[in-house]
Amino acid sequence: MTNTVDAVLGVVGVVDAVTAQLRARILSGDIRSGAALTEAAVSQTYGVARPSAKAAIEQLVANGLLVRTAHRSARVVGIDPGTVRDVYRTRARLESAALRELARTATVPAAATAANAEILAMPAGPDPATVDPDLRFHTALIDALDSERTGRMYRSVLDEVRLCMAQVQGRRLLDAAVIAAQHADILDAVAAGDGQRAAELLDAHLASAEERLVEALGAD
Amino acid sequence: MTNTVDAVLGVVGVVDAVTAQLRARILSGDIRSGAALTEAAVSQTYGVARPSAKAAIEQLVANGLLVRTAHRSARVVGIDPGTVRDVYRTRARLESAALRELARTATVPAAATAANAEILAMPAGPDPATVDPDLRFHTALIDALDSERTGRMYRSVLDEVRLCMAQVQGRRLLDAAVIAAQHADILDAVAAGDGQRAAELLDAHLASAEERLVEALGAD
DNA sequence: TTCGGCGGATTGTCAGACAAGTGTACCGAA
DNA sequence: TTCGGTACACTTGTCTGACAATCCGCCGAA
Repeated sequence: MTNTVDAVLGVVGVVDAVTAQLRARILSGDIRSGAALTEAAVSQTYGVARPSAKAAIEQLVANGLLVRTAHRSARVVGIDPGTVRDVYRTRARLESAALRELARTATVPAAATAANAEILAMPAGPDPATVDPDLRFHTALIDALDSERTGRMYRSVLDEVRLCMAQVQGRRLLDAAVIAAQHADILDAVAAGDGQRAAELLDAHLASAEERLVEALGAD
Repeated sequence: MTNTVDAVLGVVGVVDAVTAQLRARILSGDIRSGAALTEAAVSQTYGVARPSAKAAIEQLVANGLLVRTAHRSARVVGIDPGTVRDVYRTRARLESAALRELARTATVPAAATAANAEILAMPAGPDPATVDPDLRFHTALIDALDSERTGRMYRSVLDEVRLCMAQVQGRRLLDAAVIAAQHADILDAVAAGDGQRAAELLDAHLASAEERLVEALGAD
């Protein structure tokens, strides 16, 4: 766990560095789901002592990116349809709650508008590059609440969302134009102060994404 | 991190045992807020090696019960009004989302009804014993969603709620009869399928509790 | 075929050590 | 007296090395 001051200066300990490296490799799909990560292997790969490797692995386990049973190697979590559903329903709960609050004051986060503009500027059709601004759009909704704890929670499920996406390697992505349109509708509802409608649109938006992911997963 | 199988058998490692002990002592108010917890002290108190004590402390830091800056002792988090507000707003988001979902199918969790019956059976007036069934009532709402991730998140904020309550040592508690009545109203709205009303009642319920906590805190 | 035992692999826990950083108390100078 | 700098104690970060406990797969025997 790194504190704010050190984070700003970019100063991190060995374990945090290893954790960040592993996280990036897992989320990018470099380390495939189900692959075993032994403490010894991590220790050797990054040239750190085993206790440090152990600590890094434990952080990722706490983050839900790895699973481990006693005396067994840690493995990258396998994403099954049940997991996808749970992840998406959980994020939907947080995001729709956020929308209702924002609608109460008709507050449209500027960061969300900006992120959606990026999506809209892309060529129509499925494109892996839409993933990043898409996630930024949704994150902006949560960040607008300015709640440390809600933000922490959301980010933890978002890691799993990224993992889901790495799992299906960008196949069957949604059309950029469709995504942008749905986002715009949501923001319109917020601007109109209609929290109920915004929440419903969001639920539909996420439900369709969830469905695509589940069906892409079933194709394996 | 203990797996399910071991948890059922009550088999836990040293670090988990220490973590549980410390957590209990912190949440019960035995270790006052702001108190320093050095690795050496924990190690000596429970007769474990320093790495084990370190791991236990790190788990509690990840849980948000302790805070630590590099090369400084870990300390029990100080609860200020801002923290209370953030904790209560975060739990309100999760719980109201749960109520809307339950109302959609007019599902009233049996565990919630049971917990509220316990509160109702107590003598009227403030009573520290109401805290436990009260928390069980709210937890029952989340558990009814049957979502692993949402449950995990909720439990993590609930730990902080307990910490808040330990901080004010049960002063200025709400009247048991009032609490039970508000809970009953919420469940009625759910049974009627009126998610909007249930969410509003819950928000008011939690907002008043939050207010009491903040004002009790300010009295120090 | 099924059961029990054996060995390799991996983690859990410990002891001990050194480096590095933080806060504080002390002391000298203005 | 007050301010500034320095030395020290305390604590954490990390490493090395080690042993016990446990789990897995494999093999042989009934």
